[in-house]
Amino acid sequence: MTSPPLRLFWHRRDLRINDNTGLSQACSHTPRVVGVFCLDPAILSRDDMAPVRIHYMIGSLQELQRSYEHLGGTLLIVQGSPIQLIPALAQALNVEAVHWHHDVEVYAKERDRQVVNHLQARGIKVETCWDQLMHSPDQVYTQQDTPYTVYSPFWRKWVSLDKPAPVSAPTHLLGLTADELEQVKQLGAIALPTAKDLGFHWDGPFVLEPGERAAKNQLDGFTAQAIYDYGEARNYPGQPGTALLSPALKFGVVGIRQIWAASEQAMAACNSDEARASVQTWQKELAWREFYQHVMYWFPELEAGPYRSGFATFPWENRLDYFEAWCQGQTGYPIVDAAMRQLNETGWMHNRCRMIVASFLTKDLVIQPQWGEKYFMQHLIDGDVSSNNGGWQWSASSGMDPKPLRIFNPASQAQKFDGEGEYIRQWLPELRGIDTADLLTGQIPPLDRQRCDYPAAIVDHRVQQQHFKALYQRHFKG
DNA sequence: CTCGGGTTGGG
DNA sequence: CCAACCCGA
Repeated sequence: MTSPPLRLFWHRRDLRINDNTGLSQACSHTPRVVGVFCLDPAILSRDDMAPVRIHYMIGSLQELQRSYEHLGGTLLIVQGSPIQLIPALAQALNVEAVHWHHDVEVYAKERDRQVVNHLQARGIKVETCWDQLMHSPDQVYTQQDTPYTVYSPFWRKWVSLDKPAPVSAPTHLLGLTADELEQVKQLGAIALPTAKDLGFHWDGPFVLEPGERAAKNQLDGFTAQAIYDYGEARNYPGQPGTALLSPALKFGVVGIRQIWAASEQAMAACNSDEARASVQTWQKELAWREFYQHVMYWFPELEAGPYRSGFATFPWENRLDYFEAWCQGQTGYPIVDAAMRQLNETGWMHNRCRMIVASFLTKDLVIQPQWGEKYFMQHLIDGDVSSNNGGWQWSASSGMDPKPLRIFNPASQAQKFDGEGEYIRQWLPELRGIDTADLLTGQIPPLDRQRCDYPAAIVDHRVQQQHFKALYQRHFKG
């Protein structure tokens, strides 16, 4: 009695069964598709890992492993370099092919190139495809066949393309035999460790529970209701107006085609122009994610530093005491500090606030954006290289095309988007008794600051804004 | 080649 | 009403 041929599906940023392009392709060849996830020390030991993100990843893997088991299959966990382990597993199991999805990041592209080489050297077939984007980087070009570097024309092109439908999930799988399981244990297959086992400690809450089921529930809930008010509600950090799907998107716990289909369904159910505009605003956010992944793919130098060459030599002042105050939420600017405390306590920050604190770090504190970018990666549950880098380059005005300097005024931002001080009071409980007007402007009387043990403003926004503009003029024009 | 236009802003 | 210069058609 012989088993059907075996294929490996290597999970990376696609921790799900449903709407999984490569997994479905593998399953079209054989019912014996075995999943594998590799705990790569080169990634886990990076100094920009966030414990909360590892917890989310491990939780999602737990559910994925159970899903494989329910379908009759196997999800293997290995720990070590995938460059050695994936080919070794594939060879030992005598697989017909190894499947995985393309990625846009520098490290992933190089790692994958090496895995391909090792597999091909052993005569093992490699089948890869795109999955984490609606449209891969080679599908969205200008009329001159170049990649876009500006969002708006990108969006117009991107939205005009035919959208792929969700992919159906396997209904049953065949796992490894007892002999094969024994064999892979020799090669280093292990039981899924906890995040704590890996040295990551997180006792805080989850903005989104790990796993495919929670992500699907979140998507269903959002597209049934909040999406219709998204255009307006998304601006207020004190209100639950956003989808909270970023961790799921980071780890591919939900499929992008499924998300798009849900948004289109919501669009079809709209009964007002405002609702339709809201749904489209959310779809534009999905396109921002794709835009940033595309530019990361085509311009990998973005990951290392500013795209605008002049910014590489910008005279950042990089004061460590200012940076520390920013990290700890002790700048004396309530909206900035509230946002940083939200990040530190929950591993998530509202996007409006991400822009406020990024503007404050770069323009008011004159600290290079890379420091903030890294701090975000060290704390964000959804920390994604492309989105995070794109956001920071936008805030620092160092991205693809020159823009007017946008210097956010913390007081007007707070007044516009946290008018009742609700968000500030939630994350700065020591300031709950302060007058709302003072909370928003940040002009808290010195005696009140002392009583609340809240720091005086470390810089003066009006002064720093002038200072930055002068530095900018001198550097780029002078 | 010209020309419209540019995420969410500030004063 | 100033952003401020270049992308993209």
